[in-house]
Amino acid sequence: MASLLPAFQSLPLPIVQLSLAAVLKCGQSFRWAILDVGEDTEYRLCLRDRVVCLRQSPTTLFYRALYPDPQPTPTQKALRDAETLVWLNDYFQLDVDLVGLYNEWSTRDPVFARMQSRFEGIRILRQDPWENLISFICSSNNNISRITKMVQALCTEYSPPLLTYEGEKYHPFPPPSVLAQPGVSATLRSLGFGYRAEFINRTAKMLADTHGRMPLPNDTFEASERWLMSLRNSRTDDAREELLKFVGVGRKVADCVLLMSLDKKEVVPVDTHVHQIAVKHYGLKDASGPSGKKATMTPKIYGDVNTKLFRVWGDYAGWAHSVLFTADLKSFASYGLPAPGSRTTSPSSTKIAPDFMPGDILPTPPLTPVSSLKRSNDPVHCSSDCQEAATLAERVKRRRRGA
DNA sequence: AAACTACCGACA
DNA sequence: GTCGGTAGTT
Repeated sequence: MASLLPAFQSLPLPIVQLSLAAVLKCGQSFRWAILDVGEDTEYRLCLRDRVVCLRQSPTTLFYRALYPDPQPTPTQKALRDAETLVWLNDYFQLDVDLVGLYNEWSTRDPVFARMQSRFEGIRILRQDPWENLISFICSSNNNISRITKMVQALCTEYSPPLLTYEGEKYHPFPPPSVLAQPGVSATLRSLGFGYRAEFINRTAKMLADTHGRMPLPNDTFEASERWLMSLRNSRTDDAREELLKFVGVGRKVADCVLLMSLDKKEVVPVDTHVHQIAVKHYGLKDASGPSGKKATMTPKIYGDVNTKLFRVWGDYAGWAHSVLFTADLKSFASYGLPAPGSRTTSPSSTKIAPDFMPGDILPTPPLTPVSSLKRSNDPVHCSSDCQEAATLAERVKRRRRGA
């Protein structure tokens, strides 16, 4: 790496605060290119105006940006490199002390305490809401491997390459106005999107029609994208209600967007997999029938799981959930069982023997007061509303049908 | 309100 | 047949 060092800037950052290997392929973002570079791995993400490149050592994050022609002058480059650093801090939410959170969760939760050391550096990304929304509309009934291919295909089809580097073209994520065009759903279907093609086209059109499809002056984002970002300042329930208006967005997808791009750190998205974790490790009642059939996810079950995990982990429950979720993916992989949602080709997935076995049931720890953490002035999440929030999804959808 | 079905494609 | 959901219907 030493020979490449001049091209990279370095940022001191212990791996316990951020593990790129874990975070960038655990199903949060589906757009990072992962390259093997000798002994090392490089991660690249194409933004609207630059490609961000990352590498990591145990103590340091190395970063640089590629720019489209014309290449910036040395002065301009210095300025833009500074912007990249600002972006990194924002995207990885580096002002949030992950080690402090791990300690907090360990105090509250014996299950977490027993496995935390094996899964360090797993944090929630602060993603672009528009990209996040479309990506997770793709995620229904789907796995990480295929979602990644679909998102890649969508970018290649609908946005021109920003630049070419080492023979590889880098496409940004297309804006809403582009995906709102007629005919997009047919094209996406031909690209293998299935029934999600219509969801994406209709959601893009609805968003652009309702909140503006013009590019904002002096801005790389369109008006509707800025509107989505403004939901970061809304209360969780209000933001969720807005998201549920879109086609192809149910409770789970909405919660993923709330957690991963709208700053709603307490939100725990519940799928069948998370449900299983809650049953196996947190003593949630197993609603699956005596026939052993898998229980379908109902609003009630969703709310029960949500409430339980919020009580266990507290204000950053959504963040804790991602650690357990990622850990469980790897646990399954180590058993040689199909890892739910894992890439079919994951050469770098380390075989890790979990020190807890599926089936362990631990008592729920007593509810301890939430210690004051950073960003405590955010809109407050009302934990008692978890159950009601579960049925809210139904209400919103019903209202749309009736109207 | 809860339960059922269809949907696209990959996988066992 | 299963599955990292959602929409539409009863």
